[in-house]
Amino acid sequence: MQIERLLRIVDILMHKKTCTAKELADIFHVSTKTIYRDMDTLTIAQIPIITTKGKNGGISILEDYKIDKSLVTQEEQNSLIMGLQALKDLNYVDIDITLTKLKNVFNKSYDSLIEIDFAYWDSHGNLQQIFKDIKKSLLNGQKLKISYCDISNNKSERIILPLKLLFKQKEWYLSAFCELKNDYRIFNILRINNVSIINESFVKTLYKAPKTKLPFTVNKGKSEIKLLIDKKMKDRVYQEFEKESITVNEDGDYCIKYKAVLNDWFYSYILSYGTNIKILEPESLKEAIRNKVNLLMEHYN
DNA sequence: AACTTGTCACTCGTGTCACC
DNA sequence: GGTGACACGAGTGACAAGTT
Repeated sequence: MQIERLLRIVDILMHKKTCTAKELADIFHVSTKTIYRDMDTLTIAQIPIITTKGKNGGISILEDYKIDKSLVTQEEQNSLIMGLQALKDLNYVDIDITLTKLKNVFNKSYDSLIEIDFAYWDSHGNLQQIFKDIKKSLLNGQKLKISYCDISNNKSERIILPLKLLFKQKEWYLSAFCELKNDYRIFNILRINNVSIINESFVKTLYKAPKTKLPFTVNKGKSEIKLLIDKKMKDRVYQEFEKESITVNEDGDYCIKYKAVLNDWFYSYILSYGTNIKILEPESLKEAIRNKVNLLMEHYN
């Protein structure tokens, strides 16, 4: 009888800010003295009961207590909420209600702590749409038709069964089963030029992509690059390159050593630094940029 | 004034044990 | 198995004191 009352008191205090002993006594048809004795018992049981004397006083439970000490640790609460938040960002159906409930139970607000957007900061409308379609097909288990351009610049039309989005080495990839190759493939999102959802679904559980080993293509076709970047570009340098590939020269300029695929996208990237960059290696990259600049100049002759 | 805290004496219900 | 004595915890009421 006492145990049952104690449990109900804890439950009441968790949902109500403050309750007087008189109110609790009325609920359980016992005297206030009995309620105060119950409070002693709960305190001995390490439930953080707070009593406030005087007008507007009463009995309450420590705000942070809620469920954390008995069932879920602080860290587990954070993981749970953030995991659900990530699912919400993926437009996962019905997650909103669950998320709101848990936030209330844990008495937490994570609204501004994490936001997942799969597109790039300044991505154009087409890329946004590609991500949108990929997300949709992933959730609904629908096939996709894509136009893909591989690292050797070979263009192809493929029907793929999307399985997983991957973020590796600052780039997004899509793990999928490719009907053209009749095998599992990983596609660099930036190389997907066009995408359309096919009204044909598949059972995701029947397809298990092999463990992701990204070096498979990441370094394929890449060349060693050595760049000298003006110190004025500090923000971009630290944002766009791995720390390990940056060396600061005595004059403050940055020497960058890393591997990249020499293609049109990369040439445009180099040109985006304007006169704040010098190519030290390789010679083929210097030559390619010279050609680009010459072509550009022809437009203004 | 409205509330909590602490003490004391008391009743009530329940479990245990010895006895018939 | 039924009964009575006893111990013990839960609950009560009254009161004074302290706090806001």
